[in-house]
Amino acid sequence: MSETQHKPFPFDVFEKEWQDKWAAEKTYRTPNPGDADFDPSKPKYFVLDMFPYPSGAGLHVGHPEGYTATDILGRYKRMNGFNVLHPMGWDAFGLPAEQYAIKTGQHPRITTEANTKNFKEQLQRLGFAYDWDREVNTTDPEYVRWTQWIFLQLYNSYYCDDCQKAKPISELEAKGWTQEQIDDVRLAFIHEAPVNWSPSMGTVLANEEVEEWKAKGETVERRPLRQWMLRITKYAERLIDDLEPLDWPDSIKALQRNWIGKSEGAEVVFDVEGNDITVFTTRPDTLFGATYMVLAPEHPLVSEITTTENKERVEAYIKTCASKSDMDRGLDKEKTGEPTGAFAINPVNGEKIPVWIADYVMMGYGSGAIMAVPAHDERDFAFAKKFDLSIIQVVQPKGDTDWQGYTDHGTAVNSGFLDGLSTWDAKAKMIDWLESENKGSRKIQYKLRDWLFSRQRYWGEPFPLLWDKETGQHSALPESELPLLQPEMEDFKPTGDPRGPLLNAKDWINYSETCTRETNTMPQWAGSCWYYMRYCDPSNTDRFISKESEQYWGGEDAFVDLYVGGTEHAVLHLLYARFWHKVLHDLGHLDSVEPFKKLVNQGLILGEDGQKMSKSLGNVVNPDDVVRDYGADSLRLYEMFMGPLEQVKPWQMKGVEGVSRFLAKVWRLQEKLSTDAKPSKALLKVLHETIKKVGEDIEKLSFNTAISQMMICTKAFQDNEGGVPAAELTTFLKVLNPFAPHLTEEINLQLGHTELLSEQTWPAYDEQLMIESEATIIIQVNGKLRAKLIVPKDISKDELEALALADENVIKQTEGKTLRKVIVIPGKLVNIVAN
RNA sequence: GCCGGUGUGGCGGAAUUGGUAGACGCGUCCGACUCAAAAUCGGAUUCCUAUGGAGUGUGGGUUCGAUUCCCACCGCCGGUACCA
Repeated sequence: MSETQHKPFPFDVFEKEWQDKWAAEKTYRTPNPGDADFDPSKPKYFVLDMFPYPSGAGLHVGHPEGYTATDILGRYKRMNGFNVLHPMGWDAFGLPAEQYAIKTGQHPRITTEANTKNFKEQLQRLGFAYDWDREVNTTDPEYVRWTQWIFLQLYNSYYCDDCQKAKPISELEAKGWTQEQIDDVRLAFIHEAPVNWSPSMGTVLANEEVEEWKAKGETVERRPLRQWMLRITKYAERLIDDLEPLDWPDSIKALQRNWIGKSEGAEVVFDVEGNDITVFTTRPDTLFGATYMVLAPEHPLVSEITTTENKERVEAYIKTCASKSDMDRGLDKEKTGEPTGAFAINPVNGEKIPVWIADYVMMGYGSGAIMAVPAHDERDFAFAKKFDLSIIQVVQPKGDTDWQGYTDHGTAVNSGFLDGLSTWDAKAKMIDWLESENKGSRKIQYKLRDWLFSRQRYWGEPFPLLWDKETGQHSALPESELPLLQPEMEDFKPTGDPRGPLLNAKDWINYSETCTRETNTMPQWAGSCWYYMRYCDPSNTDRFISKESEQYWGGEDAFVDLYVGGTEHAVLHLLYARFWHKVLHDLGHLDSVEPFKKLVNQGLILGEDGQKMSKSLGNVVNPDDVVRDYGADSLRLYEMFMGPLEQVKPWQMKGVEGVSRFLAKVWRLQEKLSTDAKPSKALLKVLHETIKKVGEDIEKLSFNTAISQMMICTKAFQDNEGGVPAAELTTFLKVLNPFAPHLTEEINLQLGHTELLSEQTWPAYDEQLMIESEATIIIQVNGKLRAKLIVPKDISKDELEALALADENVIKQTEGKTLRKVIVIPGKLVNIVAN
């Protein structure tokens, strides 16, 4: 549609007017506990969108999908007497702004501010009922202050294994622990480990970022570096357990469980040339079948146990492995490895078994060492075949399955005291034996690793930490010195030094005679880990959230009532936020144990060609264009009408025209307005059905069916004899208001009402008006539809059966057949079985 | 491989506890209005060898009756992958 063309209703005029009015009058301001206009008798409803990264590209059509859904729900809840918190903010730290700054010399703060301004204008053009007074930006110094404060909470606590919660470090100091001992248990700690270092970008990358940047031509290598880590692994069990009561999609729960990766088994200690090497196994019942042992190439004892004859080859092998990332290791399934020349003693039978190193064993999982049971493990089997190692059966499969490479449960054989036991019992018995002999113990192992929390970037929160030049000891910056902002710098290009670009800010680094500052910065996740809480009390200068606000908005078990966003955050963001929330809970800063009670993932919107929208495919739909041509209400309505919120669905511009046509019909209802128009019974019936269905559908987030019902209702208005009755139209406008706020307010105003629709109560429906005196009964013969009867609603079963059997079509169909059975469901159907 | 999701007209999608398959919208076709067109309004629209028959990915099962419940497959989408 071109701009010169006739617009079916003047959205281009009134949408802007209403947006300006809402902004000027702060229509959607949400009062906080303590405010003069706060009403504590109202229940709260906190509905949250995943806040966007304000990229230079601006809003895409995926953003308004979730935002419209939460907006409709929020508006609906408000009309139903809830105190609704529906805020918006900016996840504004991030690599793109920094990369752009490096290229153009423009400071990332400038770029970020411009992008944020643009995003906000775009969102405001869509008429969302956000309380903009609560806007939050992760790069604001006042926000950074509390992100850093939370980091210090982690830094200053440890995980108490006995009470299963985080506790302050001060308790350990009181007990006389040494600095070194304390540093070993902090929830934020220093760790030297091989990480993904990108020389071309000058930063460390998370595992999941590696492929993405490599594809863009950046180089990435493995390199051992000293990094800040967060001890999320201590929370593994709770992160799994507390998932259970949450109202989240099963798929997301499964994804998180999978990511945490809990396995139950045992640790077994092997004697290797006088050293104790511990392995983890989920199958202690197969210990008699362990014919060799494998260490990860990075295992610390490799050099010690390797014999002189094998040294050269082993070292060469370690070198090749070091150059491969975990990802590359996975790609090459062909088994490789080298014997160390050393032997281990199998504790259960005293057998001498060879010790190998191979890259199919990872240092990062378990103890970096395994006992190999080639008969009953796929990988060990392949390895043993390739290197001609012995294979001993210790499990007898069920049925006549071949035991070689059989990995399932069965019966223990060739296993001494386990013989004849089921795998289940054999596991238990072996663990008992190991524990009694002091050669191992029951063990639960997780895939989850500690969180690599430091980045070598400029545009992120600096760590509020100091290093003593003399002792090399780190310590926390006093809280009074927060926020610690990055210094103004002209040049923050990567230096090649893994300490990051802040190293060049010489004055800034030098904190005092004796101390220098930490130069690493936090990852983008930091700000998004707790933003939902800041919305509740965005300008508090004493605390990240006041106790009062937390208790009103935060709820008892979980903080946010509904969280809507994309699946891309299914694991990391949601897991990290849950972790921080639990730490803050443990330390007594929060009542609730979980951040998000209900989670909904909106489905991706594809291009018209059914493919993912991308610049290169030229199938990107710009929401600004849609708003210009059809109006914000049409965009909102279309995105909700496309299909179920959670589903992946393709864009269809014709579909936008369809909903736009619907809104135009609603607009034209006022032309048919008539003071003496009376609503027909049919109109009243549909109207009340609509009130009921739309309300229920909004609660279920089933917006497409709600809209379809409103289309039916509009038709009923058009068909009402004598014109459109004003009172009923006003009721309908209230129902449509959460979906199309501009259009409905405008018509409402034209009807002469001065009160905003959005500030009124959701209409009640009258069941009486929906009841019909007659029912349409389906008449089936052998399950096939043969007739329909319109009968009084309260007709008896016998009468109905008689009527059905008397129907001429039924008689025709049953002619010459014997009547076997007649099923009568009153008010619904009659099925005649005959053959 | 494993985990999760999903499969319904030409298209997006509806369908309560098992009870009219295809609501609503798009597209298409026909008609009204118009000199004409757009817009608007009304009607039709699952398929077929059509007074009937078939039909919700495929094949079975339970049932008077299955898109819905059970079993076994197949396709597509997402996640994950040598995790011991």
